Amino acid sequence: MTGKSKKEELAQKRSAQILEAAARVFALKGYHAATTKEIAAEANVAEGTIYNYFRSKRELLLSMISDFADESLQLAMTRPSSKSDKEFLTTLLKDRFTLIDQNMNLVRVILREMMLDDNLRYFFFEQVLSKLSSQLGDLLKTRMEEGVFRNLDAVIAVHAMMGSFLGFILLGLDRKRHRLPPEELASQLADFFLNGLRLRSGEEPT
Amino acid sequence: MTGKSKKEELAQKRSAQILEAAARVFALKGYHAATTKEIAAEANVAEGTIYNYFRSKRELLLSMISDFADESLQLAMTRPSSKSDKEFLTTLLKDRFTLIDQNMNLVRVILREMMLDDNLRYFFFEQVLSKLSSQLGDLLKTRMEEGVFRNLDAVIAVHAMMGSFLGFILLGLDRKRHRLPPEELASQLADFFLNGLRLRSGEEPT
Amino acid sequence: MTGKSKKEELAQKRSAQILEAAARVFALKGYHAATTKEIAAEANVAEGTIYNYFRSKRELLLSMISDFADESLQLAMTRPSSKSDKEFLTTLLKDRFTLIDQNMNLVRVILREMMLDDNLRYFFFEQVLSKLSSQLGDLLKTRMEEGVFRNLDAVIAVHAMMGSFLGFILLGLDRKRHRLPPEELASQLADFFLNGLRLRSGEEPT
Amino acid sequence: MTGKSKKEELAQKRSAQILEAAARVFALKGYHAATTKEIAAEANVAEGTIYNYFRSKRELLLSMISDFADESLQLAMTRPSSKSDKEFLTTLLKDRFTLIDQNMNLVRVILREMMLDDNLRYFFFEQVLSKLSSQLGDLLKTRMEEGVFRNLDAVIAVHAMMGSFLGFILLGLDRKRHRLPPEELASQLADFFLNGLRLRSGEEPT
DNA sequence: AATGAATGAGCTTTCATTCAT
DNA sequence: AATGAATGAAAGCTCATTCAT
Repeated sequence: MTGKSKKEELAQKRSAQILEAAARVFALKGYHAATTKEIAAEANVAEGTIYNYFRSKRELLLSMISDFADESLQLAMTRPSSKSDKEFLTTLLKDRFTLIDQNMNLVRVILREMMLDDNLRYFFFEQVLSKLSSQLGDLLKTRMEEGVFRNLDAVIAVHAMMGSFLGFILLGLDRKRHRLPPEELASQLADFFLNGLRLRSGEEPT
Repeated sequence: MTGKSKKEELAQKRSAQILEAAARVFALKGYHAATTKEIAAEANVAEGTIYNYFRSKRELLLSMISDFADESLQLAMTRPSSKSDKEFLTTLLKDRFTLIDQNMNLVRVILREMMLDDNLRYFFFEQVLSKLSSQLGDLLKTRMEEGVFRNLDAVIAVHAMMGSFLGFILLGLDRKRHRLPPEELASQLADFFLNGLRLRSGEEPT
Repeated sequence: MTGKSKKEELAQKRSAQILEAAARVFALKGYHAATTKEIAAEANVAEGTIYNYFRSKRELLLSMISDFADESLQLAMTRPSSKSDKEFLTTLLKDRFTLIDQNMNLVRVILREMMLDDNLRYFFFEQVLSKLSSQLGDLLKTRMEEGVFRNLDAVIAVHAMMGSFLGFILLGLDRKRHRLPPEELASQLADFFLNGLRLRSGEEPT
Repeated sequence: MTGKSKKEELAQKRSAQILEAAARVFALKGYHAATTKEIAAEANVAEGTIYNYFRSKRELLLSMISDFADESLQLAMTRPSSKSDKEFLTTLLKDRFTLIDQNMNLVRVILREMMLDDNLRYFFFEQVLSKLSSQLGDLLKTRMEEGVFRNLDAVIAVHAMMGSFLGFILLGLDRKRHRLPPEELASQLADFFLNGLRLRSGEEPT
């Protein structure tokens, strides 16, 4: 049923090997500055071999992004079972931050190219971020209807949260910059989004 | 008394003319893909003329960024007189969003190159964003001490707000994407940050 | 046993093919005025191919010179077995003139660039000419000690001979200019150096 | 009678000012690498001004060389009154070496360009060196006929002396390289040419 | 299937020369 | 007469891609 012939397996392996090498080089130098020569060397493969598996240098990038999108979507499927809002939000954010953390190099590249390529940006926003967006949106809608959340402009609220998320990724681009562990970050962010800055009446200042 | 000679004026004009053309081409294609030939054509100038005013293509970019940073810093000087927190935050954000809006092409370019160039990113974060960051931080610290704001992790809160800000810029990259007017956006964001998502006791749901 | 693979042989051949083409173009136009486009055309190769074998146009020149220096040094090893002074000197000069003659194009280029590039001139004087210089110096010293040669300023004498040698190369730069065969030239020069202009007492005027 | 108007004088002065600046820059960088911008700066003149006095950068060089040739020819007119051969030769060489010494920068440039430009080389050999050559040739011929000099191949002997002369110029190219004063050099060379290396019978070894 | 030598379009940059002021 | 801003041709070099082996 699976039916992967040995050849196909080998091809898969070779393809992954090249893709990983490309990711490393892209991350280090950026898409434009990376050369196929370097990628080939990093993959321990001849330059021509790349073109047996990918039509062009650009396809190398697109293939990487596509793979990442798939992984991201898979994550979206397993939406957290809604316990408390705090837990829900925390888990949602934590999972994303973890995914990002584990694919930081790739994310670097994607972010860079997203800025340039309209199609790529559209793809990323719609295919990857929209799932997060809609999950946040659903939460907001439900809770507003239940009278638990204030009646805010949902679009703005979602974008603020998404943006905050994106911003943290941007700020985390530097390897050196101190970054919090995903769980901690997610928890604090969830609290911030839910409760805002202002002290609530009847709440302890500290 | 300031004594700008005609020549100096002309040089200034030419320089600006080239810089603006470069910004347009960079915005459209990105720094790397933009060619000096295109920039020259866009500026209605010979290719060589560019090099009478800028040492290299790279300097063209750096000059653009430096100008923007100056403008941004000037903005930072005129910090809003603190009336209510809401007004303070709204004004702070509105001014930034307006500046960004008016320099969208440039911001596009800067964001792109920031991803690639460590120095550029450092420069942008430290020179441009850190002012916003410290102003937000000051507000938080003061209000927390006064017992008006909750005792949050200030770093996370500031980064969340900054990130949200950055995120909105990213989301606004597309010309087509519907974007709210800066004042509206700033006001709603300020409210969101201050009050969070949850309904406050004694508050009307709607 | 030496084990030159086919690939290595081919690379060697290509390298030589490009080098020879470059020598021809350099000789005709000079290093500066020669273009990589021309060299490529002369070598029946694409322009990019040059850069698969040499890092830069400059390296093309340096490689040529280095090869010539090697050949020249090999010649220096086989110093003539000292029979009579006349024979010694004649052979010494003849071998050099022959080497020069066979590499006239290259010598043209080297002489030209030597004038401009201090490093190159130093290299040529020290690596190539100093061997000739020291061999002449040794001869002088020995013979002066034996009382066969007059007690001249050895430095001046050597430089006069070396200079004369260089001068003949310069004078021979033109293809059209009538040039004597190396043996003849060497023999007459040796005689001139040994005996000077003046008739010796007891010598026949003719 | 001379009738130099003030304007002509000024033009002459300006022309010389540019020429001298050009000589300095050419000497330092070589003809090719020297830029008109540099020359203009060195002459305290605008770039365009150069072209009011010289048709092209090349003409700047040719004009310099022509001036030098004139000076050289003037020298040739005042041939030394023939006392002894030694004195004659010494004076001849000394005058040339002095001229060269005083125009070393220019000579550097001429030598460089001579290598590249056939016309220039022809011009230099025929117009400048041929006078020296013919004067040496005349001496040889006369003395051979008188039976004072050996019956050598005059062409070779002259070329050897000329070449030696050229060689000393080449060797003197480096500013750092130790160079003898012209009188000393001329005297020793004259002795070398006249008497050769070999001790003459009845001569003291020392 | 893997190779890597060969390709050549296209890049940034330089600089002698022109010409309106 | 003097200027120097503007020009644009042409240079060296890079690198994604092809294809014969």
